[in-house]
Amino acid sequence: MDEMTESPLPLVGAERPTLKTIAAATGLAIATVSRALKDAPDIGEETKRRVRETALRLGYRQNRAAVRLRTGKTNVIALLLSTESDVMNHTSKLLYSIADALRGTAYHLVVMPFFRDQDPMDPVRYIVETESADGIILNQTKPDDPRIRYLAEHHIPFATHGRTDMGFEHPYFDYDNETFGRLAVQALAERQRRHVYIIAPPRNHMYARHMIMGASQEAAARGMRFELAEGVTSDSSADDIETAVAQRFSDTAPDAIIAGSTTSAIAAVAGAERAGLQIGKNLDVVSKEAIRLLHRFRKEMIVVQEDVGRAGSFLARALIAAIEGRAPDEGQALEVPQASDFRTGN
Amino acid sequence: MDEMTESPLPLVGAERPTLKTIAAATGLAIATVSRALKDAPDIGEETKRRVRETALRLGYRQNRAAVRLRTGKTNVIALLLSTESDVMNHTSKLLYSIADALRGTAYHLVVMPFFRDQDPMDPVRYIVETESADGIILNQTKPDDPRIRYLAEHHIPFATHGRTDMGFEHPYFDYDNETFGRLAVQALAERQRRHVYIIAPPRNHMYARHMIMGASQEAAARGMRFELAEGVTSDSSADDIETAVAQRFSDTAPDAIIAGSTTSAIAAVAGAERAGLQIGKNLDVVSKEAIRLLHRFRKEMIVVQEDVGRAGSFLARALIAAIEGRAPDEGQALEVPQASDFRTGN
DNA sequence: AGTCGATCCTATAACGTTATAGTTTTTCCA
DNA sequence: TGGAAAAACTATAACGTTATAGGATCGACT
Repeated sequence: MDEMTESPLPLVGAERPTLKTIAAATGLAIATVSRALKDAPDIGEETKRRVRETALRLGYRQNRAAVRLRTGKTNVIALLLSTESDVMNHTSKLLYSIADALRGTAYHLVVMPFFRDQDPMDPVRYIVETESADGIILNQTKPDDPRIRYLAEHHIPFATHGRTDMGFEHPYFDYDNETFGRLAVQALAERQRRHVYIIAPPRNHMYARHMIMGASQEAAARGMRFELAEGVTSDSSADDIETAVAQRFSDTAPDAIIAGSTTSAIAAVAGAERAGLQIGKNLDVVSKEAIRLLHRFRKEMIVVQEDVGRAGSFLARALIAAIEGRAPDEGQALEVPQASDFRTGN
Repeated sequence: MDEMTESPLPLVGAERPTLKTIAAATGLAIATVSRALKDAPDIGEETKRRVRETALRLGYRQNRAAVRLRTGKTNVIALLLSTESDVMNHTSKLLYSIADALRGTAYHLVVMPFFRDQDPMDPVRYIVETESADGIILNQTKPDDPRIRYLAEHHIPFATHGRTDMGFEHPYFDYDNETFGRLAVQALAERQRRHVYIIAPPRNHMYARHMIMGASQEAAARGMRFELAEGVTSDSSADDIETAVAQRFSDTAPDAIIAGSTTSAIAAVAGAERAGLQIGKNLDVVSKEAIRLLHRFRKEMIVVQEDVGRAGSFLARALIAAIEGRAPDEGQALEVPQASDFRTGN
């Protein structure tokens, strides 16, 4: 353990070149070098060429701290991740797609999860107060989301995964959970199911409202029974969901389940099977998922894919456009599922 | 879409206070305020109190860019994430646990995934050349890992998820895959299985070697057949794994499978079942997983849990200790599975 | 009384960059 | 040929912090 503190190999070091180094090497002023590197119009072509060549040769890299101090620009995108959300690769997919979209740009990705015991406002306030990011991506939006109000008030560019309902526009990417709910009920109706049991996300989330609204309206229109799971949401632990479903389904059971995520779907199926039901026989189950998995679990399940990767890269692009004051190609997008996307594994 | 660019709500703004502001408010010199806030021994107690009180009242927050420029300290921990690794919450668990361990410290978490088309050295070189992090956590170590050699040469503190084999010590956290392999074979032997088929990680990874070594030695000691999956690894796509297993098992099939991860296990089981095998009857399957899921998939599976959360917080603590020149409580740790951890869902 | 040593505080420079105003050189035209 | 304008470059200050060397004040010891 001792070798760990001292270094195992010799230092190769050499000082990191700065604008000063290049200025000395080319005989130009520091300011000229700076302007040449950013292709300012009042620098001669030949000079620019020489500066660029020298910079490359010396391995010059901008000192981000100095730029940040001088300009106030951080080149940081903060991703606020809710750790409460039901993940199953949702999180890593989102992360990877944002990081991928950031490749080749000047932006770095700082991840700030917030935890159960934390006020969701904490990371937001921190970023605003310390000016530690140029823009923020946040997920798990609520209809009236104090984080978003705060960001808007402080003119911090942001983009959300999920819509809000607060009377002003902002960049977002959302999955159309209302349509998901409608089409899920429709798929179940086509299989002659009459009583839908839905495990929705926590009610104070925007996407829960959409999903419940879509499903309940469609069920009503078709004269089907609609029942919201009691005591559990799609964010509950798998054990809790399994237990709740097992109990509820040992009674006069519903004949259909809608789940909003991979883990809740698996737990619900386990619960229903424990109560003696069988998918495809006296039960059908609809879920969406971020990775293809559920059909290997039970091929009779009706599953639709949610393209989280598209969400991530869209949000990254929209946010950078907002930061740089450019008009985004599109600032808002909705991923709308089609009836034909709801498939079994057969 | 137009409202999006201009701001929906009025700016509240007020300038951010600096040391200068506090100096003016207290009548002290900027340097004194700076030293008072860091509790330097040559500042009077009463003065310190006054400065702290004023700082709090004005809502002072250090400007990180200035500190970074002046001291060279970034307060950034970079997490290099391999996107090739089989995830299933492995990634998000690791991420969350690191972020959680960083709470209350001065460190931020910058995530840099690297992608298939990228040289794994790229992010490492970038960080070293731009001095953009105080320390680095990396996963997916190789026996002789050029990233680690480079970091050691440049004296950048780092900690790895997984061991290496390069002749010098460094902080790491590793899961003992050799013991996993041994115990997996043992569990299969107890169920009278005689022919083990193993879907290992890509061979150039450290943990693949360990797993294969442990399993093959134990199999040899017990006179069991040992067969390495051909053409697929645990990082292959689920479809590829399922197909490969289905083909191999339609022949004179092995009677046991060892998989290193949730997704590969699910795909392998799907393939074996397609070939007509049945878990618990003429087949047993061992896997490990980062979240409890596989027993809901097939309760007959033999599963052991890998505590990725412990890995993350250990790595964060060890790395910060290294950065700050402190001796870590422990700098290296191995999570060793026990025979009793291998359980079915019954 | 003089000096020494604490104790507490301050002035200054520097980190690397960029914005601004200004200076020199060249070009062009009447 | 004189002068103005355009082109190309430079000097300087500033962003907010910290390290360093140094200054003032006071009590204590000889």
